[in-house]
Amino acid sequence: MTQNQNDIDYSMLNTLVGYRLRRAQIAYFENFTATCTEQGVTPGLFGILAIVLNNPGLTQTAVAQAIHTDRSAMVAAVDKLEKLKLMERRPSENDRRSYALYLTPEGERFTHALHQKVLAHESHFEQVMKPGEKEQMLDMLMRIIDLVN
Amino acid sequence: MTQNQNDIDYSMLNTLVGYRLRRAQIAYFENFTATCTEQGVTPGLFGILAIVLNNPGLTQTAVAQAIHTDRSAMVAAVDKLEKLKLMERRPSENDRRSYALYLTPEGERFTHALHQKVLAHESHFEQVMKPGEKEQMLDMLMRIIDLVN
DNA sequence: TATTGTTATACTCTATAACTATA
DNA sequence: TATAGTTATAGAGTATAACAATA
Repeated sequence: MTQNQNDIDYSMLNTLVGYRLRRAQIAYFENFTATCTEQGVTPGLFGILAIVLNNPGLTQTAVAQAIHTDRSAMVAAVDKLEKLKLMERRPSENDRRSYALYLTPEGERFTHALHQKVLAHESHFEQVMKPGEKEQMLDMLMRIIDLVN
Repeated sequence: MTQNQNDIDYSMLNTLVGYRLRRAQIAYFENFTATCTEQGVTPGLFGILAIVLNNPGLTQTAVAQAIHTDRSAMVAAVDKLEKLKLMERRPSENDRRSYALYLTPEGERFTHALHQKVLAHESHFEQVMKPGEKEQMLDMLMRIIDLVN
């Protein structure tokens, strides 16, 4: 009988908040990816939909900044969302270089529905949280994020 | 004046624990990566060092499982660590197919020192935590991780 | 000059398949 | 037959550089 995974000593990695954040994020992300895939999009595409839903008319570059990615990556992403008839590029009114992004009515329904599905899948993790812990975690994570942004 | 990042409505993404975990993990990871880079290794190589330090004699496949990656990725990683004279492959005593991994004395010193540097950098984030919150966060994250493993 | 969208490109990380030598 | 290490390869995600159109 060789040493199996349960016997591994993680004492060094276990002292690091960053390592546990990473492992927990991967756990959530697997769930999230599966939910998105069922609906025919990727996590990245959902992020774009979620931003444009509540911020209609943003340019591609503005959305790229909002989700912390490069504007060059937006081109193929918006192409896909247009092909899915969830989003559309409209000519910007005052700047002929840029597009204003809007969800189609179907895109709005799709995004709301997917959001609810993701929330439902996330609730799976709440069985290991005590009352109030989810809110406290959200609050603590936001303070960490705000520290570097 | 166009809409800047501070004006973006993140209300949908902000309801998702997974999204905040991801953003917070990225914040920690940038710090972690910089600390590793200063010492000439990558975050992935540090993970391997940290496991082998406390679990000397593991095979490559066992280490791969411990850090949740594929054994094929271990080959180049261990090659690099051997070239840095931090780790060595020794023939396994009872199985000529496999190697037993050990840190060199220099590898042990290096790993302890890097661990301390990472911890020191992580303390930067503790300025936004209240007393006891770090421990509570570590505990909560572990419960989430254990749920899926 | 600077910025937007675009294209081409590269780099990292990760995963898969197939091979060999051993078990 | 199954497993350990290895190699080649492919995919996703992300970043950089350069270009045309426009500001």
